[in-house]
Amino acid sequence: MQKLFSQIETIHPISPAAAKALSLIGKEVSFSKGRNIQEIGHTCKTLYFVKKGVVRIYYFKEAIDITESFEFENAFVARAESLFTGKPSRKAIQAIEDTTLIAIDADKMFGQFDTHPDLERLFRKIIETSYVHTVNRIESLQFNTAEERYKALLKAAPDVLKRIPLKYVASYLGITQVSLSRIRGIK
Amino acid sequence: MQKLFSQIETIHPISPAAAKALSLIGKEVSFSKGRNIQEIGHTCKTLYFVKKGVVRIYYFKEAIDITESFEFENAFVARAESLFTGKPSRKAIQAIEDTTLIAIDADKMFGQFDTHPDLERLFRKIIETSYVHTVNRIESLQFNTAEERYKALLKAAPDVLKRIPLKYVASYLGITQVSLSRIRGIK
DNA sequence: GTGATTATTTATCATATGATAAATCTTTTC
DNA sequence: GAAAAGATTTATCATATGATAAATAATCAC
Repeated sequence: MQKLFSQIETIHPISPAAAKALSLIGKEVSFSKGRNIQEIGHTCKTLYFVKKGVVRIYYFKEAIDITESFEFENAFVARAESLFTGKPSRKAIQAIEDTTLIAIDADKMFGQFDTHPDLERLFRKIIETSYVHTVNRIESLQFNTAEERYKALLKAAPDVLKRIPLKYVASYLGITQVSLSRIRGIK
Repeated sequence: MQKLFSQIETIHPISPAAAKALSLIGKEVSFSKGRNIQEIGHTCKTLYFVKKGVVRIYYFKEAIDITESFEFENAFVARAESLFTGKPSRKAIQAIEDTTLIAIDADKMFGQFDTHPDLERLFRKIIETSYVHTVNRIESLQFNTAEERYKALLKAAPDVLKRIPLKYVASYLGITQVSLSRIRGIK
């Protein structure tokens, strides 16, 4: 879990006691490429940290597979709309490469917040960062053309285009795979 | 500030001491219709609570006015991408009706978190709720047609269409005003 | 209340993206 | 390493939405 704690250090350093408590909650889990880490219909009770690999959150809209987001090494992943509401999620989390994560039981972690306020603060900062990302993403989807979104992604996260199949990138950008291919063709 | 504390009660009740601390930080402010509450280029250091009225967050993309979001009575408003990063915001907050808000100085409030962890928890829950909204909004923008988005808004928040000029609603939905008018025309 | 301003709708034409199908190219499996 | 499965590209046609302009309707200011 060294990698998790190094990452935490960059977000909000926590006391040794809080780190100890967290380390007792986190469990390392691995999933091979293509496997679902959490299934559709399951209520999200876990915060994941990506140690190695890449995952995506996806769902189906009228039988069409839509990728909501990708997360790479050192990122945290959860289906917020389920974790924070207690409702079953219509979304799944899937390993895009062979992936190793630290699974943190959310209820157990929340249970430590009274004892370790620094853990709560860390968690808050993680959520704040995710929130800022979604706000920026809305801006991109709201009024940029598909081509602008593709180029912005290419610039902001070239890794996505190297490690993620284009069919997943397309729906992430809010377009069909054929459109993405066409956009890429224009040089 | 009664209204603020009633709303807090529904999110996460706080101790009288925390409420007292918060009440010393909050200041009631009013803006007449059309006035900017915070300007573009300003770094957001304030969390607002809407006591009466409606506000929107907006920005310009190539001289076109784009509404990012609306907030009505009992909602909290802040420009997250600025408040949580410390960078100047490209967005403004504007009163759409004559509006009264409670302005909460963010740094002062953050400064109370060590003393009042319940205040931090309340704030975290506010952010979590906002985050869930943005995640759902992304889903809507990512693959729903303009017509689907309009109908969903009509169903989820009919108030928006009653109280907000359509030109603002259009950009909020990610379409032009002319398109929105066309969609509304189809019955 | 009247004129001026602003918001909304309607019309026409242009274009980006979708849908479908088929042709390549790549990866997986045995 | 050959066959099968899956991913990507290319092509064609259809359509939703954009851009622009002009007509109407609503609101505001005095």
